[in-house]
Amino acid sequence: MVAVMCSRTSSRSRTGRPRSAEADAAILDATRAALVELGWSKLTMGDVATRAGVAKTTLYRRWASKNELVVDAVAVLFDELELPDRGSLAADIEGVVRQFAALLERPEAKTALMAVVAESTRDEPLRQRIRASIVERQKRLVLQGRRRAQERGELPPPAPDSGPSSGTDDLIFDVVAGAVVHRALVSAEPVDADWAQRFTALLLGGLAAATQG
Amino acid sequence: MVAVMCSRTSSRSRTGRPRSAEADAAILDATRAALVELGWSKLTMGDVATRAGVAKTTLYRRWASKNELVVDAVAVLFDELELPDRGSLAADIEGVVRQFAALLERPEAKTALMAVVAESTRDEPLRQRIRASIVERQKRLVLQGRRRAQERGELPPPAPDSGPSSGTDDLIFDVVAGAVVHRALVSAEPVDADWAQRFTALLLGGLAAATQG
DNA sequence: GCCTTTCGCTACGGGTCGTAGCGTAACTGG
DNA sequence: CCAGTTACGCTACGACCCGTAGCGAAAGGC
Repeated sequence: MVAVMCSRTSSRSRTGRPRSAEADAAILDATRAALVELGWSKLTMGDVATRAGVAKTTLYRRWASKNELVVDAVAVLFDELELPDRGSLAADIEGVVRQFAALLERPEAKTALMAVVAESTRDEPLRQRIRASIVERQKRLVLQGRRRAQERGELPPPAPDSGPSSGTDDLIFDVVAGAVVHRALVSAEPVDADWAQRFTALLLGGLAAATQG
Repeated sequence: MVAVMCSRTSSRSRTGRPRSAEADAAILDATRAALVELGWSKLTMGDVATRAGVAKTTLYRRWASKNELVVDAVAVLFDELELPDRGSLAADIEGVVRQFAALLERPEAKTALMAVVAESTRDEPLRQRIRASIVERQKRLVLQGRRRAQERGELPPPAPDSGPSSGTDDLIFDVVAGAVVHRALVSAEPVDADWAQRFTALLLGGLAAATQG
């Protein structure tokens, strides 16, 4: 899922020496370790190769640039994100906020996420890669939470002609993810229980007003 | 205000050749131009110096790193941000959202903002510089809008023992700025009139619920 | 065993970094 | 007007990283 290598499944060669899966894992681990120690700007391809115990050329055979490598290395962190049923929409929102905040406290995620997004403003393929590997993974939580709230009756049922996603889902996603990221990285203040509660109250109030009005 | 050089006003030397103010302006202009053409990652100090018509050493005499230079170059863009009285809290919010979005459409702001924030996660002095030059400038709009809404009676008056800023102001700020940035840079979809209206409705609903509940 | 592909390794030209050193220009105080 | 001080443009430099090429060896499929 994470590695976007199409070697095995697609029409790639079935003969010759196969690529080492251990090398992949070692490289991604080394990338995260280097991000923790050095941060984005001082991370070099040669250093990652040395840490992973592979040759620099091996690295370039799989990832064309530092950007793509770091996206793949950080994407696995987002696999941890889940949305256990906490019984109410409020609890679900608060849970996902705190979970996302905990992820952003990890130095490798902190330094890498903003950097690759910055790069993606001038690199459309990279933006697609980020969207597929990271953003869509988060967005699913919003859809899941909304569906669950509708089953509970906390939100009105979906319009019959609406697809699986809607503009409102996009709005909620940008508000939740954006607010948490901004709080954690720009304001650089903790996303603690108090903040999560107040944010959830604000968002729930907005949702209630929207469904009633 | 933008340039944080303490040469003139403070206890800096009053003798010797003064620093060229024209050079400052030329360097910051060249930095923005280079950001537009090259983006953050391909911007080099030598290139900026050549564009500005100054020596590279002159650049290093004033800014220790690319990070600080870019922060100062981009900070002036935020001087444009204003909050004209549009008659209602809803219109004020919608206005500031669209104004901030217009700023983020400029390629030099787009590529630079996320990059310096990413760097600031491992560089506390840089974070302070960003806060002073950029973040505080935005936050003032929130305080001003809140005060104006209270004068209109759209929001309850401030508690007598509260200072000029509160935790709620911080929350609103993170929600507004975070949502707009996330929409524009991560989701990479336009912050058009429709989105601004829907976002404003959501936020206003949350505020109303908070003041009533 | 033969073919294909990956691997580790070395080496390379090209580019950027940040600094040092020099002579010159600009401004100040005596 | 002149000495002192600081900024400036210019050149040169070692250090580092980039991304690639070329090699022989290793690891699989047929």
